[in-house]
Amino acid sequence: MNIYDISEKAGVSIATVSRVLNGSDRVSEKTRQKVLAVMRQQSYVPNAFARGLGLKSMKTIGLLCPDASDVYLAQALSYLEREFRENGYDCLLSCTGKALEDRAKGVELLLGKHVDGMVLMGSTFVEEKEADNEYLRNAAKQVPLVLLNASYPLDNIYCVLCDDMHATMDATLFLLDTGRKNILYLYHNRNYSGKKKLDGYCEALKSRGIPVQPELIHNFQKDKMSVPDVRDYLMMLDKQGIRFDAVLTSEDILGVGAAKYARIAHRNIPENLAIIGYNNLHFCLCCEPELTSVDNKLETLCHHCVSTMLSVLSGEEAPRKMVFSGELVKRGST
Amino acid sequence: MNIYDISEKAGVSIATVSRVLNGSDRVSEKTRQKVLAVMRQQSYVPNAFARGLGLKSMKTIGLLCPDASDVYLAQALSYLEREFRENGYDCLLSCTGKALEDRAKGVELLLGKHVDGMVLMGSTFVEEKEADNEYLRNAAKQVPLVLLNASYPLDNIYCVLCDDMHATMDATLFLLDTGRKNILYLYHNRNYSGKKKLDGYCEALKSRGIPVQPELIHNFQKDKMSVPDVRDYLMMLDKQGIRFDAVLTSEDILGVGAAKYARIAHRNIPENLAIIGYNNLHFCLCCEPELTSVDNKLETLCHHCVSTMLSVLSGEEAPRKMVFSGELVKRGST
DNA sequence: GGGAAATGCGTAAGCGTTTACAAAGGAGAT
DNA sequence: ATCTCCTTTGTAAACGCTTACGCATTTCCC
Repeated sequence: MNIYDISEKAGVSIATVSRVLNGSDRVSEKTRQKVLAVMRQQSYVPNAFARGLGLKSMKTIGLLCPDASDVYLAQALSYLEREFRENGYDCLLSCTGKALEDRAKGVELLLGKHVDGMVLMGSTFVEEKEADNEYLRNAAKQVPLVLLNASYPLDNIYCVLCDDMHATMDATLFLLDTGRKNILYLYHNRNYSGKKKLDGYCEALKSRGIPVQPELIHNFQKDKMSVPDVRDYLMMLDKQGIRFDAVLTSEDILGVGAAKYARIAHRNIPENLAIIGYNNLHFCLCCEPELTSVDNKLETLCHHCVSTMLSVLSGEEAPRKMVFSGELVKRGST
Repeated sequence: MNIYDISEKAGVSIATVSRVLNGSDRVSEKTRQKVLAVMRQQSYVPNAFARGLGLKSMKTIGLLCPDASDVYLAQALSYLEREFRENGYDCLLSCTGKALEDRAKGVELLLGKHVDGMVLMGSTFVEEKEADNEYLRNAAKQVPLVLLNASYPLDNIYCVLCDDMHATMDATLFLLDTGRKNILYLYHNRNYSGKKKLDGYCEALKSRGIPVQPELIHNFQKDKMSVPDVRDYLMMLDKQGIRFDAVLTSEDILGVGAAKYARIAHRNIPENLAIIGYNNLHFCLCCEPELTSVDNKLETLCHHCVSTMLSVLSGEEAPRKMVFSGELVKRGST
């Protein structure tokens, strides 16, 4: 069932059918209705490949997501998809996985599908070694790229991010101001924003003349973070004799794990142990007491990813980098 | 940068380039290397549309997801994507939204993109009114469909689901067996599995000769479930004088909301109020006490969605319907 | 060394659309 | 009736790839 079948049954040429398909106004109302009727009756679906070959734009945005089962990223994905759709763009998702080559492959795959632009979700996409970013530079040559939560200085790459460094700094200072002395910093990713957060923690300590103690900085290395694993990890640190009166984390779920640790270690929250999460997801409200967390304004960030992309695609000027402030949402855990 | 450019620079014909692209063995090793070198050097990406036109299969599966920000569905999405990718298939995601027409549009969109098959995630896809399922029947004519968590009897539609009815029945019976008299049933979706769960609740009561009390069955209607909203909803029921000593829910997050309600209503869990969630997500472990929940074996279900799809696509016979048992995971909330 | 089979490669015909260009038809002005 | 102009429609050439078919070259076996 292709355009020829329809044109034949409707008694017109394929050009006319195509025009109806694309909403051209160079078709008489009568013809349009006739063609539409045939299409409906035959439940005709135009072939997207053939269209893609002819059209310059397929009104499609590629979404790169290192891990859709990550609640934060899934949320972002949902925001982006919805807003792009509301603006007439379809989204192509590629859940690449985190390994460099997987991401590079994901980007290429989307390029081959002729997306009009791509949003790279999560700072995983910017590598430490400049040589490893070649895939980014390549992609940027072909379509505009928007980086969510990461920064990379290049034409045709637009960055929308939260100032994770200062947000983490504020959270650390808040803990210090409320009398905490030994703040354990527990983080997961070593990516762009992961580093910024760690910087914020260190800067805050330095600004108060407190030495950074390496034994208080821990990278939870497991690929999947589960509450019991995090709990056990902290229990282990405790048994090793590492002393801390606060836990600052780079992800809410790490904070939840810390709360669980507190319970089995018989430490009261917040009197005996303060906890701060990051991202301000549902998790925070599940805990008892509820978790203080840094809200990094995901919805705002996503909104500006979309609007930036739309601006660039319509030829307008757009800021190459937009930075928003995070906000410390104080709850019972501090 | 297309296949002609590459063929020219490599000094071969486009047919040879194409053969290299498709891994044909009718190319000498020397030529292959030369072509590959040029491709790499030019960072050539074949045009997927043109390929799609020529090829019969693009090795692509369409994933339909009513809402990617739903933790359960996002998890499913991630499982499916990973396993399809491991088997050489790309995934196209369409987050349709829940409205019938949006879903129908999503299905058509994917059909037009010539997916080899589609997985419809979440029982939202089967409508009550048979007439409204026409889009399903249409799609099934063109490609194999796999329904996750729903059942629809039709050739070329394969169903993989958990026996939510009996799982809910078991949960209800467990509550009754531990002495609960008035079990509030709180649910969210009125879709296929939503109904099955409700049936399970009612059946359990009937099997013990206990009358079903309509005032104990509540549909939390808000599109987005947030912990505070659920908490307030239960508080409202409480104020209306509705008495219950257990809350059985169709989603974990409803259970979390119930736990929050218990706290502000000064009801002890589980002595004064038992709570059971559904899906056994991370949330359950965040609560204090931890939430008893029905594990509906999502990973298993997803695995069989993929293997069913792969079987069908390779022409093998596959069961039209696979039903797995849920499992009640007992924790501190009961 | 001759013929058959295998190998390596090129030519050209699709695949189902879009769209520039041309043509046809009708309305209005003269 | 003729001419112009506008609207509506059709024709045919892309778009970038796959692949059947055919030709040339090499390999193999008696």
